[in-house]
Amino acid sequence: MDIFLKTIGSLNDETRIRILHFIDLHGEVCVCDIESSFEMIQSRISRHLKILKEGGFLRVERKGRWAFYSIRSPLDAFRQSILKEIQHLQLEIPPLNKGCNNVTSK
Amino acid sequence: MDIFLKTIGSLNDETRIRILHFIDLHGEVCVCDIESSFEMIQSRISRHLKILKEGGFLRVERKGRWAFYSIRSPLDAFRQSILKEIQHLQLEIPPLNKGCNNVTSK
DNA sequence: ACAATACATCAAGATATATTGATGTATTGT
DNA sequence: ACAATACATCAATATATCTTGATGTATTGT
Repeated sequence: MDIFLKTIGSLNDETRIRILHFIDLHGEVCVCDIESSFEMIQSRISRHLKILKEGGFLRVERKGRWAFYSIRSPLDAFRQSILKEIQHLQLEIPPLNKGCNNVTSK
Repeated sequence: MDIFLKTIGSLNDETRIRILHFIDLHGEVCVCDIESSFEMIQSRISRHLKILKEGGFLRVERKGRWAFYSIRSPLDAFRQSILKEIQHLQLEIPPLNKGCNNVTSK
């Protein structure tokens, strides 16, 4: 029950839905890219990413000073069905706006 | 997005998950049966039922002075997958404790 | 008509969550 | 070593949600 509620709770915020969908669309992104793409302050993004991670949707990989977030893989069927549902919402997602000095595509 | 968030928000509460599962298991039940089965005051049950209804999970049918709640049918695939996930949680659900004078099985 | 029943809704207080600005930590470039 | 960058976390405030008790409405039995 606790895990289920944490999963649901992680989705109970419009900003998180948009961030989750953004990552779902763009693949692996770092915090500052999300920050500049959404034009939100870093602490806000960071907090939402943590909640989405604890909800079982995201994984993080630290590379130097960057933290790259991506959809957790493999993803169970339930969370997959949620991502699919979010895809169907046809949300307007900002384009990837690189906000830091990393070179994602080496 | 609003409908999605309302659906998610309706699940973001342990009491509602248990009520939803209770109805999923027992079929059509009236408010006072839920009230006495869960040993919660009526206004609390009533409020949660309203939220689950607005979340798209329940339908109500009034019969005389009773309001019978049941899983909305047909239920879309997304909400079905949520119900299935809740079934897998193996929650302990109270037995149906009839708390009013209706005769559900006529 | 009156009382009882079943349910919905409101107002108030308690609790939880979101946002912001400030601060802390680790890493990198010079 | 120092400054800058990227990110996480904390404290304070604002906002939303849950619970309770009181009240309102509709229906039924007498």
